[in-house]
Amino acid sequence: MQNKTLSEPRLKSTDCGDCPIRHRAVCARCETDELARLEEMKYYRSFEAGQTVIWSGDRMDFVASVVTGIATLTQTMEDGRRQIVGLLLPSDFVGRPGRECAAYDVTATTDLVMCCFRKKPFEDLMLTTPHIGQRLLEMTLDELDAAREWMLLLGRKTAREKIASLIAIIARRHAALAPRRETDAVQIDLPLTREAMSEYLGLTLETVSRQISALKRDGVIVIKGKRHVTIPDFDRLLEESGDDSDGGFLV
Amino acid sequence: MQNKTLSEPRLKSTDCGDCPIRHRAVCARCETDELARLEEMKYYRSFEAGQTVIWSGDRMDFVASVVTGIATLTQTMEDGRRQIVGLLLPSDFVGRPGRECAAYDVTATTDLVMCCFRKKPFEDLMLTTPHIGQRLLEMTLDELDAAREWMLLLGRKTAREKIASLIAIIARRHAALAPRRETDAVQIDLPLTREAMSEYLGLTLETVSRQISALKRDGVIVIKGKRHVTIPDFDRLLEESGDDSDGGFLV
DNA sequence: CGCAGAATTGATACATCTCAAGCTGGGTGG
DNA sequence: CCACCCAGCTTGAGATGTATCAATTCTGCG
Repeated sequence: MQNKTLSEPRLKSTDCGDCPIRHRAVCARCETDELARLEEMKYYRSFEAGQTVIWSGDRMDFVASVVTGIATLTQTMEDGRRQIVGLLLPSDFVGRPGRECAAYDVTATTDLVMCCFRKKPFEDLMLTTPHIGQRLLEMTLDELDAAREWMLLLGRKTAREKIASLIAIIARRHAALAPRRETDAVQIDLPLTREAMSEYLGLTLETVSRQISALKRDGVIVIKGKRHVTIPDFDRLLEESGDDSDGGFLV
Repeated sequence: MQNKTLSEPRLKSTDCGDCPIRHRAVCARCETDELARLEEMKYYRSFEAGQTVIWSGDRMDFVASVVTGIATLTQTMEDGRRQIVGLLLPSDFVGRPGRECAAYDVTATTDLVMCCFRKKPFEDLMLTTPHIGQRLLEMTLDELDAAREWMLLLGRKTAREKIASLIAIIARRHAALAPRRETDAVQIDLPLTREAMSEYLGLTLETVSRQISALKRDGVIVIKGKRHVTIPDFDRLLEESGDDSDGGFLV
């Protein structure tokens, strides 16, 4: 579990120069003067694990970047069926310039810090400087690719393949942030409950639980506690996921 | 394969001023001078229904807009399972600036005309003029919303709801292009075979066929021939689709 | 220590898939 | 002009994967 030790603002500094996502977020390409203008319109907000950040339909007067922690985008049907349509990791962007209201529920699944920009000034800045729009386009295209990969998972993969794919994706993203020696077994903490996993994968939580047990029984993964997963053989996991074995990214 | 490109395009004119998608495509915001530069780098290609436009992994030396006709984006697993991850209608954009190779198969499902731009000049133009990038961002955000709506469909809807949703979406898009009197029953021609529908909806073609028959039996739709669909009561169809009944777009 | 939320496990139901057979309508050649 | 053909589609019967309903069993925490 992500510990909720800190009740104060969880950042050492609010200076963009010290920001952990400075080089990956929507501001990645900004020059010093652009950064200064962003700095004027920004403010931080913190949320505890489980809190709702935004309700679908809410009026949005800001857009934001995830600084630390993890959040989900969820869509809900009238009868309560829910589907997670996006996982927001540090540096991911929330909100849509030009849109009045939120289209999805945003929920913190771990403690979360967001860097928010007042919407109107942000939109104005986008008009006068190209770097933000360029970076946002790039990030949106990446998200679109991720969404399409998820469509393949939801439409065509078996429950077992879905679980293996989710673990592989979390492990890969984890590795991208904290690179490890090639030889070690990969270890991760699942940032989602079984229920959240089921909402992401289009399954029930019972099926998620059963398939995790099955992968464990078959030696594909090793579980310690509820959330800690060791992957002794990453290629084996990829085979189980149904994806191309050569872990190549999209070309 | 793509060598079968038809020699003569089926357009009356190759002048951007006469273009049917001039106001909706990636060039929508361009000024006359920008349009002139685009005109220099553009060329048309035509495809027959069923032809593959692009193979996943192909080197891409162009990006393009669909001018007339319909195409699909498809992702394929090693064992042959297929998922359509996008439907390309007139004005939709194909290709990703900055990317070398195609990520998906693109297939013409009807006769198709595309307006292609040589990639390098297009990328250069994007750097020097903001209007193309702005419009592309807007279009990409719309596609991302559509992809997320589809994730809900794939993950949570029943086969019957999936079919109803697909018909509703095609009808809505059709209505957007050719507005009709409110009182008339909506009529459309399905631009997809049963197999393509199954690949879009994450079903088998037999299930698609059975559910279409069921909706017909229940009077939700009226079928004439294989492709022609009449919708006597659009609200009824929306109920069956599981979506919010007030056909409101995303807010 | 004991409680509550989270997770596991079991038994059964059911939606969709799979395999198989037959239909339909538009095009073609005799 | 008709008979035939064949891709696309429909329908049927049975198999199967996942959902549903219902207990338990963990695990972390006050």
